[in-house]
Amino acid sequence: MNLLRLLQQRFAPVLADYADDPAPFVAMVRPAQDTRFGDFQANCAMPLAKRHGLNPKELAAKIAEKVHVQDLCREIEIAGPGFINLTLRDDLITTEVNKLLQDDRLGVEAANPPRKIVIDFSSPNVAKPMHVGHLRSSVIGDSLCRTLRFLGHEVTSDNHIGDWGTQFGMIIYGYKNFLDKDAYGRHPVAELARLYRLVNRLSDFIDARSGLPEKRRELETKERELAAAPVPPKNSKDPADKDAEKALKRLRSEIDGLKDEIGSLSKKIERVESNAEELALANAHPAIAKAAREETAKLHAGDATNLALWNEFMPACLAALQGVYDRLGIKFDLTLGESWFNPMLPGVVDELLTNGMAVESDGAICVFIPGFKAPFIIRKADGAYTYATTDLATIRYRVSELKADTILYVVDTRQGDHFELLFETVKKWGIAKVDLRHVNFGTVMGKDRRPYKTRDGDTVGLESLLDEAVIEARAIIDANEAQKSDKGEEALDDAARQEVSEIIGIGGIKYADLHHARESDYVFDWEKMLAKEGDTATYIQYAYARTKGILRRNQIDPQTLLDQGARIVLSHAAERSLALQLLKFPEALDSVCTDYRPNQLTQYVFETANSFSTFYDNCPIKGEADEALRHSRCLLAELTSRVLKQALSLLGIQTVERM
RNA sequence: GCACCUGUAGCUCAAUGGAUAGAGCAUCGGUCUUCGGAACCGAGGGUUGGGGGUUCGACUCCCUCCGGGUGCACCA
Repeated sequence: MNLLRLLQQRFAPVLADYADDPAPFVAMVRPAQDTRFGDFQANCAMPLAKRHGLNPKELAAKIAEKVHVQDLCREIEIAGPGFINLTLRDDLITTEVNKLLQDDRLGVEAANPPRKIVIDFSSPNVAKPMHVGHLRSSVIGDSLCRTLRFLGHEVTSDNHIGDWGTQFGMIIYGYKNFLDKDAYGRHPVAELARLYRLVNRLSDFIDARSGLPEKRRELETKERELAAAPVPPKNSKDPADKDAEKALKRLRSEIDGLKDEIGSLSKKIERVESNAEELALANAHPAIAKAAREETAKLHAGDATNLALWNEFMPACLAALQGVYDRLGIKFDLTLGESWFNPMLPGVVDELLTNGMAVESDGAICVFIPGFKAPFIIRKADGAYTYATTDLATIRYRVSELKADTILYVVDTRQGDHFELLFETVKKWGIAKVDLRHVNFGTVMGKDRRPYKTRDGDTVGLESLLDEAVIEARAIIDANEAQKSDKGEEALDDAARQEVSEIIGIGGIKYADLHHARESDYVFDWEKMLAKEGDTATYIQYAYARTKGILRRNQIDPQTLLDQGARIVLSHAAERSLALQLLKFPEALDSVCTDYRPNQLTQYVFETANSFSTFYDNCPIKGEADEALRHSRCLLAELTSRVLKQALSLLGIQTVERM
């Protein structure tokens, strides 16, 4: 039962008298923004009155009179310029919340008709360690996947891994030249990662060393330019002065950019120069970057040796990724990477050439989309295919083989241009009617407001991030256990504490990520993430543990109560608002899906935990003399427990009964 | 230069065109002889970057200026 939808259905026939298409006005029936306006409000009278030249308050009154909600609402009131405020009947809430106790789906109706949705997320490169940048895609994608699936859609999660890219050239080159056999025998993935980083570092070093003088000259030129530039008077209204001001500003920002670039090149040089062994390697392999690219080209051309190496590397690389996903609790239905689509690429290009969509330009094969300056390059001048080609082939596969009607790409917002071109190209191609969505998200920032990096300026490894979260969580739990040792129950043993730490630590990371609106950048802050108070996973997990504790310590089995015919009654405002909050679970899921925003669900979950805590404070069980009321409160706790657990699980966050 | 995103309380962030713009943190002040105080309740704090416009109504839509970010032909 979705209360909001029910009310909207009641308004629909009445509003149909005032508009040919009542849908947008029906949608103006919504949860009340403030409890003093009741439980729901209808805002449709004002625009409709405007349209018909009527008095909005009178129209509101007329609508209120006509709409059949007497069985649902105890009060229907006109307020302000023409708001219709609705307050639900307590007996309705009571009936519905008791139904929820018997409902495995907690009131959430299955989507009808279900859609076939492919969600493309995480998408790391194999053989390169995952880093903090993969976290958002993984966490948001997984949550959307769980939520849409729970709503009854046919969801396929697909990890479009980078398993055919240039990193393999580096690894193969490293393998052929710098392999530590013992290390490879002991831990192949770690050794491959080391080789990747080494080759990357060496070629960066060589590039930096040759490129640095040019950059320095450029900087000098710009600085001279800046020194020579006339400074216009401040706050001048003269357009010429304004232009000069702008030019100065641009020059300054170019100089800053160059300085940053030079700094990072210097760092790359320093890194290798400070290590005699690596410096020797670099000098011995001056053409390493080119050589690595050649190894990639050979692999793509089907070179037997390189292909054999690729086949040798892949299983271990995939297993390593799987290890991270196991820890994050993320499952993929498919892992179809670049290599899998590789054989389809020539066909895609041929087809687009044949149908005239693609043309040759500067040696590259491109699709030009009107309104876009940049071309969509589907084959480079050197004959290699690009990720554009792969993405096209992938869409065709998903549409024709997986029968997808919706494809979601949970990918960094910086790739927006690419997806616009991709989607336009697909539209023009006309292979199928499919809803393509770039579910974009912002960058993870450090406290310095720059992209999150380690102190040395490296990207932060994902696994070390998880480790740190778990260690911090463990410290909190140990401190807490020490404090509450006299509470009567046995203390958690070491194994239990470790398990709880894993759940709290990783839950904290996921929640912090999910509770931000996805498209804004967000600041990664350990303290806030694992804080015990406030809008955090810990607070909610704690509320959940209390729902369990209440039943455990009062030695109550909810099923037994239900079998005995106990039911929820509302005797206190806190009970009413908690019950209503629990009934709003389906609404929360709907609002997640309208724009693929998991933060709508974190908000719901926080409000629910909050509502429960208020109830917990005001409505004791232990001291309550009335047995029926005692039982009712136990059932309310039980129901809260189930809703919290389900909602958290849709966020990919686990719960514990004791913490 | 072009394009896209962004600017909300001291800080981190919310708010499908709706009422007096909300949370959390921080600050200050309350609550406990009862089920887990990792809690609850309350207060202060805002010209939603500036200025125009559309609208009965604007943080939200349009224009413009200012500030911040990102992306722009063969990386993904």
